[in-house]
Formats: sequence, structure tokens, C-alpha cells
Amino acid sequence: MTSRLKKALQNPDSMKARILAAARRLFGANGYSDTTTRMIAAEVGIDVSTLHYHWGEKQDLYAGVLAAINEEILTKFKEVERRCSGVNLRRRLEIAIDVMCDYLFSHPEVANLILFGYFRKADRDVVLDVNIAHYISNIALAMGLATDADDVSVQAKARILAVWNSVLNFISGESFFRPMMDIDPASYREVVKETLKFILVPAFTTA
Amino acid sequence: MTSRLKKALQNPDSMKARILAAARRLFGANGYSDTTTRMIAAEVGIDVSTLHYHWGEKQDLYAGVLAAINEEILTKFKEVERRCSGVNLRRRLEIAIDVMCDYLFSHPEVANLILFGYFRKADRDVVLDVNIAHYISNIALAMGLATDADDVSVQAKARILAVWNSVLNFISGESFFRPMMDIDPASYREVVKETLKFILVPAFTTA
DNA sequence: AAAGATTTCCATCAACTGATGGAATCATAT
DNA sequence: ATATGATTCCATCAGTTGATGGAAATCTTT
Repeated sequence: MTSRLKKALQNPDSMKARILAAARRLFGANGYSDTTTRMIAAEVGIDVSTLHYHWGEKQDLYAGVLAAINEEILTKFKEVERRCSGVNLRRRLEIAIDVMCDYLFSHPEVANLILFGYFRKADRDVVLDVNIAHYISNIALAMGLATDADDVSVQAKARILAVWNSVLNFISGESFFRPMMDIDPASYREVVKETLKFILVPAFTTA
Repeated sequence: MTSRLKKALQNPDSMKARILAAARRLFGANGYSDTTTRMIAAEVGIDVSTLHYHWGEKQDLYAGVLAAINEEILTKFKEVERRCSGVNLRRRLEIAIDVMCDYLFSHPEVANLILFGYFRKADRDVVLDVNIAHYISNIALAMGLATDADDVSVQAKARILAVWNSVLNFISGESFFRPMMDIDPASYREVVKETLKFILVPAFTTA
């Protein structure tokens, strides 16, 4: 990402940033193929050609959305690492679950976009998964499941991924799961956190 | 589903069944919007109009795919229930994980189609989620998390969903996760089962 | 205010998509 | 063999999509 581009995006009122925000909402809600450049332009209140003027091809705009999300997640993961240092494992797990749940519940489109990425063919957005692999190793380290970020066991990675996936699914699938539980959004949030802790804490803390 | 329709689908060589099989593969691999009726027709080796002649609208064909999958899953869930009766909780969990993993690893498009369903707008395919809600309650019963299928606690449902989601994600995300673990498909299969058991068994068996 | 650069919109394109009418083909029963 | 019905394909349609050229509008610099 060039510094010029970053600068334009830092100003949330800039046209480029407004387009990015709308694209993020719509891509997150409908996926790549079910979101048209015209839908995004309409959301911003501009013509399609203005969108293309600022972002080029549709895929470039999508890549821009993923890049922004990648940075956000990295920040969150760092926050988890920071707050985890010096506390015991049970507390670490709780912190990780709380931080990631709070973040994703506030930005549900992020969970959707990551899950959408699971399905896309490998040759396209290589952008996202490379970094995820990196995160996973760091989290394994922070959780005390490994001693060297470059040498994390397959088992440890799989366990972190299982946690990560559970969080994503509960958030992406809210409109699907909540009706069958018949509870309000706030309760759902609590039940998800509680369930994740219920399942994960014993697994990692019982010898 | 009418009996006449079922009959046509029971013969795997019938045109209607061949179209359904191709549609299932392609919808599962690419999702609804990224699969065109022409792609499906080409896979079968027929013209688009022949496809429409047998299945009507694209959405009807998609509904047909979901209906077929629904029946399969119901069968698998029944198998879990049957094999679970009379064994202890730990063993029940292991059976459930093994059966569902084996089934979904052999039919990865099923996992994809279910997860795709999470994202679609609620007004469309109501077909699938209604049944899932029903399954969840029955599984909760089979696992001993509830005593009455009509009165399963929110917590029990959430825990079953967490398990269910984990299985789906590991299978749908294989092309995503396996490279970052750097293992072959057979090993991946084992690691997934092992990880699921590692995480789930302690949660449900430790008081 | 004028000149130049940037930004925005209108009109339009080619490609693709879901879908259909109708002709041609095939199967079946008489 | 022929009539009837079912099946398949060809040609085509209207709507949508990503994308672009060029005119108009806006902003910046002098």
C-alpha cells in the first residue's frame, strides 16, 4: 500500500474512503458476486464511473477491502497478545474470546468476508490467507501452545483454527442461529461468549 | 416432493438426476451466483433449455439440491442417534464426530452448501434452516443434553451448534487450512477428528 | 479571472445470464 | 408404419454487469 493511498483512506470523507466503506458493507453482506459496482456506487450516491476512476477494477476494490480488514485484525491480535502476557492460560483464553467476539460483533461484515474467502478459488485473493497463517502461529505462541513462532505443531495450529472458526461462524450465522434459539441480540452475544468459553477452556486447561 | 419426482431421481441415469448431480457439484464448489445454468448444462453435456425443461427456474434446481442434501443429513443424524443409544457420553461424542466427519469429507460440497446458506438472505431458501433447527434438538437429546426435544435449553443448542460449525468449517476450509499446516489430505482428516475430540470431549465430560 | 488539473457524470459498449418459443428428434403405443 | 407425446437443441430475447471514452463540472494554481 503506497503512502499516498493510505493518506487518502485516512480521511474518511474522501471519496475513495467513502467508496471503500460502502464496498465493505455490501461485499460483507452479499459476497463478491452478488455485489455490483452499481450497488456500491448507489450506496455512496455517485456514478459507477466515479467508482472505477478511484479504484479501477472491481477486484482491486475488493482487494482494498480485504487489505483494510487484514490490518484491523492484526491490530486486534496484537491487543490480545499484549493483554495476555503474564496471566494464566484460562484467563488468556477468556481474553482472546472476549476481544475477538467484541470486535467481530461490532463488525459482522468482517466475519462474513473471511468466511467468504474460504470458498474462493486459491488463485484469486492470496492476500488474506497468508496473513492468517501468520496470525495463527502468533496466537499459538501467545496461548503458550508453542515456544517458537516458526515451529508450531500441526495440532496447535488446528486447535487455534478451531477456536477462530467457531467465533467466525457464530457471528456470521447469527441471522441463522438466533431465530432457532429465540433470544434477542444482546443475549445471543452473551450465549456465544459463554458457549465458547465453556467448550474451549476445559480442553486447554485440563491436563 | 412428489412420488413421481422421487422416482425420476432414484434412477441415477435419468436426465433429471444427472442434472441434479452436476448442479450439486457446481453449486457446492462455486456457490449459487457463481454457477450458471450453462455451466451445469455443459457439465452434463446438454443444452441449457433441456435443463430448464426438466427443472424450471434456476432457483428450483437449487432447491432440489438442498432438498436432497437435507434428506442425506437427516439419515446421517439418525445413524448417529441409533449408534449412540446405550453408550456413555464420551463415546457418543466420538461417534458423532466420526460419523459426521466421514460423511462430510466424502461429500465436501455438502459442507459448502450449508455454509453458503448461512449468508443468504432469509426470505429465500427457508427450506434448509427449518430442518437444521429440528436436527439440533434431536442431537441435543441424543447427547443427553436435554430430556425433551421440544424443550432444549439455549445453552444446549448453542453447544451443539458450535460442534456442528466446527466440523463444517474444517471441511469447507480444507483448501485454506491444509496448506498452512503443510500436511497431506489423509493426515488432515485425522488431525481434524483428533482436534474436534480434543476440544469437545473435555467440555462435555468434565463436571 | 484564466489556465490547468482533477473529479464527476452521461452515454454507450460488449459480454454474459436466465429464460423461452419453436423446430427437430426420439420413443412409444396402436 | 404412423400418430401421439416426450425430449432435445437452435436461435433469440431482454435485462444486467463490468468497464470506458468523452463531455461537463469542480477545484487548484497562478
